[in-house]
Amino acid sequence: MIEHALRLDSIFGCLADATRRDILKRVANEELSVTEVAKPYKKLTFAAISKHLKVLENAKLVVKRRQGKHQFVRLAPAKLKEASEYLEYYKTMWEDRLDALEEYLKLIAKK
Amino acid sequence: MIEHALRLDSIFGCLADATRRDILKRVANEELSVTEVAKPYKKLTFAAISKHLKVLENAKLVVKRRQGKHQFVRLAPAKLKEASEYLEYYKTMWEDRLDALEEYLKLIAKK
DNA sequence: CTATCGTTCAACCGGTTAGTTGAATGAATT
DNA sequence: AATTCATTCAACTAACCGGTTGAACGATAG
Repeated sequence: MIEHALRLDSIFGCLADATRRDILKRVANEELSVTEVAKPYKKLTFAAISKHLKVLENAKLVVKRRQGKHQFVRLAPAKLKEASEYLEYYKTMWEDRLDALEEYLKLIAKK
Repeated sequence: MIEHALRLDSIFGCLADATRRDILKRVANEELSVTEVAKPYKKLTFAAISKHLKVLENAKLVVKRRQGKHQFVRLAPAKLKEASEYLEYYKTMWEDRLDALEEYLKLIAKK
C-alpha cells in the first residue's frame, strides 16, 4: 500500500512537469536516442534532459536500451498500464461527480 | 498553451501527493468541513491540512463554501472534467502503445 | 592506444514545497 | 463586549527540485 502510493507519487510527479510530459508524448510514438530526445529543448542543457529521463526511468514510465554508442528511450507500457488504471479510477470518480452535478442541475431547472 | 500547461502542472502536482489524493477521494463522496477533513491525519497539524486544501483550491480541484463558523469543502467537478480529458488523452496514448506491444508479442509468438 | 562521441555523474545554486509554531481573523455563543 | 470555536496567515526551517557546469565514463573508430 505504501509502495503503491509511492509509485503514484512518482508517476504523477513526472506528469507534473511540462518537459517530461512532452518527452513522454514523443517517445510514445517512436524510440529515440537521448540526443534525439534532447534536440528540441534548446533552452535546456543536455544534462537537464538526461536528468528528466532518469526521473522518468525511476518512475518506470520509460525504459532505456543500449545499442552501441547510443542509448535508446521508449515508453514503458507495463507500468503505464498500472498508471492508466489509477487514472481510470480518478476519471470514474470525477464522472460520477459530474453526473451527480448534472442530476442536481436538472432538479434545479424543474423548479 | 502556456496557461494550459500550468494548469496541468498544478493538477498533476496535486495528485503527486498521497495526502492530497486521499483528501480528494474523501470530498468526492461528501462535503466535509475543514475540521472533518483534517481529523484522520493524526501525524499532521491542522495548519498543514489547511495548506493542502489551499493547494487543491488553487488548482481548482476543490471549492470551499462558508456556512456559519464552518467552511465546507467539496470536489470541483468543472475543473475535474478538464483534468479528466487530459488524463483520457494520456490513457489513449498508453493504450495505443499497449496495443502495439500486444501486436508485437503476437508477431513474435508466430515465429 | 588514443581520440572522439554520446551520455551520465557530482557538486553546487536558487526557488519551491511540506511541514512546524504561534499569532490573527471571522463568526457564533454567552 | 468578551469568549470561544473554526480556520487562516506569517514567519521560519529542512528537504526537494530543476537547472547549471565541468569532469568522468563507456563504447566505437582511426
